[in-house]
Amino acid sequence: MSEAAVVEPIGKRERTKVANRQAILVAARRVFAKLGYEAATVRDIIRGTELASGTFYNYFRSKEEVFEALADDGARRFRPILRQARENAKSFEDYLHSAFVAYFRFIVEDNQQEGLPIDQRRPHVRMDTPEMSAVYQEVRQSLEDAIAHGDAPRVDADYLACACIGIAQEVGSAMLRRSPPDIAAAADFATGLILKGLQGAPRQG
Amino acid sequence: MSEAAVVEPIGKRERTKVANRQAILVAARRVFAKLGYEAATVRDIIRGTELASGTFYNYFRSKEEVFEALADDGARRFRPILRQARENAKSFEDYLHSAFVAYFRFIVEDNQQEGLPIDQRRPHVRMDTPEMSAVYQEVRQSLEDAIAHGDAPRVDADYLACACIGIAQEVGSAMLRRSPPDIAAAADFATGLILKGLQGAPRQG
Amino acid sequence: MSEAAVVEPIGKRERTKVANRQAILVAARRVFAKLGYEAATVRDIIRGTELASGTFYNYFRSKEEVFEALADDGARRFRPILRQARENAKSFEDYLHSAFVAYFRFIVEDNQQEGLPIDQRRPHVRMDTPEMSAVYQEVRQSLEDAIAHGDAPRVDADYLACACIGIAQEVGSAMLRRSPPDIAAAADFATGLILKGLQGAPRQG
Amino acid sequence: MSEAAVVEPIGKRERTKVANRQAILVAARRVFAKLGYEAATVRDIIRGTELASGTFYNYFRSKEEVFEALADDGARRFRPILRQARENAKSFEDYLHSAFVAYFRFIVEDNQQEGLPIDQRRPHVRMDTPEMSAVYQEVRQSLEDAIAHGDAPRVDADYLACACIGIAQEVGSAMLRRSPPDIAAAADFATGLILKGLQGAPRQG
DNA sequence: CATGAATGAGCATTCATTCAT
DNA sequence: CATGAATGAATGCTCATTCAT
Repeated sequence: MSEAAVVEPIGKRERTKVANRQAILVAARRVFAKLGYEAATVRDIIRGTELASGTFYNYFRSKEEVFEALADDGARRFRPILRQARENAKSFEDYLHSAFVAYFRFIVEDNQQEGLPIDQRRPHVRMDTPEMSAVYQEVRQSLEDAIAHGDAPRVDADYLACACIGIAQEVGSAMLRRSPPDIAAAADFATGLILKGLQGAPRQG
Repeated sequence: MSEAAVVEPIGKRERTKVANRQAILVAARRVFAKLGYEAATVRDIIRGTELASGTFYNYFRSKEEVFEALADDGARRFRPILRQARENAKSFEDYLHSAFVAYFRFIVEDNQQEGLPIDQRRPHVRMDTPEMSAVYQEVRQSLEDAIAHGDAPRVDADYLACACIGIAQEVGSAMLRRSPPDIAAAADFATGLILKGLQGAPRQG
Repeated sequence: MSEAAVVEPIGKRERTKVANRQAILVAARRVFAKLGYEAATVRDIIRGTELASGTFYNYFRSKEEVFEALADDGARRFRPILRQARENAKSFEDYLHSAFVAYFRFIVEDNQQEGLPIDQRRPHVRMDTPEMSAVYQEVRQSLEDAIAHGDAPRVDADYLACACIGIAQEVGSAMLRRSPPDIAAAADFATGLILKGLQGAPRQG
Repeated sequence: MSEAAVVEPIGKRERTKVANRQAILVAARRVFAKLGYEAATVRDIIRGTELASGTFYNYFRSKEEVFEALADDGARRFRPILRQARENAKSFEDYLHSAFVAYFRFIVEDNQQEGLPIDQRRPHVRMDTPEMSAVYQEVRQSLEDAIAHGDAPRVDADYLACACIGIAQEVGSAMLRRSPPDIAAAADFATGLILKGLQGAPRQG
């Protein structure tokens, strides 16, 4: 057994359970990004791996389940970033800005990875990514803290968190359409808008 | 017989043609709302009517085409409302508020129509509805006018219009989740946020 | 009524029964030639006329029935030619030659009419045209006459008639592939082959 | 268990794969013969097997592809026979006769296999079978050789090969209509006709 | 008779999922 | 556990045919 391991250590691309699961997740992320969640099929995902079709079902029961795993993964990667931003932030403004920068950076990176052919003809669809949920949770939490500390007015925290998500998504999309995408400018805009409204949004120049 | 003619002036052919087309559109609207655009199938739509499968293709060539018809329809109903709001508005604030009210009223009505079971298991997807595009166009136009007239600061009109859409969508969704949905409150929140930011958002009470 | 006739004599393209039937037949001939019998649909045929779909069924019960009508028509046009050739012929050779010339002329004309795009990728299919059946009947009759009069050896008339058809079809097809198609040469070849075999086939050169 | 391995040396997977492919081919041959290539549907073919509809697509991508496989198969079986006939032939006449015998034997066998109900209502269609193409190629080659060696007059080789095909098909069909089919007689007729024309065709008796 | 919309059977094809190996 | 062939439900779409007008 140990000899076999020596003879064939990397021969089969590490068909360990962990590796297989990871391979599926990686392929799924790419496929979802390219085709969209609905259009993507389990077959598309396994075609993106070197595994056999049946193997998929040893790890996930359905496309939904991979998506959830992916979402957990995304949130797991994104939430710490957000939380750290909150901890390091000197002010609520500072925090908001950091959060937007983090999110915009995130989608820019995701976009660069994918080939991103994306069918332009079909109606534009947006999906609740796990990152978004993370933003929602974090922003809401921070806001409630800020309100409790008297650092922010007592607004409707749910509505505000939702508004942040909406702004992040739409302004983020618009940013991606420009080249090059200017993360800082977009984050400045979003932060300014939320904090001071139109008056606070940076002048265009 | 002549009375019958008065009661039913439209030839039966014509009548059913219009009615069928309408039935398809209604079913399609419901199906798209329930399953999302991608997941919806032509067969889902016709199942939502009493028509035979082939009949669908006497009216539309594909799912895309129904969607476009729906979009045209939605925009046709919504834009005039928005435009009138702009014309009647005494100020930019007034206009914005009217627009949000109009949109929120719109989605509340749409939501009451549908059975709205909405498949909760699948990831939540949002779609660029035609109403949204209308909002975008109108808001952007109004904003550019306001900037030109010196009534608004010279912000990035594209970003701002996008932000309005994002806010409308997300705050709208959140509002629908509450019962009863309070259109005025949501519109107040959105308008206040955009005009004065957090400071302008109405205090919660 | 007579006045109406004066007012609108050709207004509606002579929607007489005869004209409709003829329109269908004409369209069918074209469609069969372009798409082949199997690939052709009733809808293709009616699309080739100005009639409504239902009208087709006032004249024919199915695609098969149009084809038969077409066949009868073809035979009706072709048989007299053949028969006259037989009556005018000074010898059996003369007759055979005339018959081949008539058939080859026929298919050349038919081919010039059609746009003849004809899908080359799919397996080549030949169909028993009514002309072919006519040839068969006529040739067989003539041959039996010739045998009875002692002008031809007592061969198997069925086989010989079949052979004539086979030769006519295949040499005819080959002739059409050349440009320009040389009817006389093809007829010389076919006649010579049948009468004297290889020795009788015209030398090339 | 070890004995079973001897009895069934092929893994069951492999065995059923080959068997399924074969089953599809067999069914396809029958279906094409019964309905004609165009009229035949993929579903007709799978209905002729015990397989599920989807299984077809594990083996062939389309009806065309089965047909090609069938054609390759037919040609692969038939060409060697023809070639051997050519090599063994003492004369051109001898060769021709052998070729006809081979072809007629072929179609007799094929016909015995099929249930051969053949839908009589639809117009009779003939298809360029792969065997026919093989005949064409072989006959043409042989003829050109014979001409080159001075064993045959310098006729139009293309036309002659076509004529042979036509004769083989039509006389072959006629032969099948008789019972019992007399291969030798049909081959005699065809050979005689081609070599010496009417004079050379065997007298009927 | 002409019309053309409605009908539903039928077709090619894809897909998620199972299961024998 | 991995494999990948088999399965049959489901989908988009076309078509022959009917029938109310």
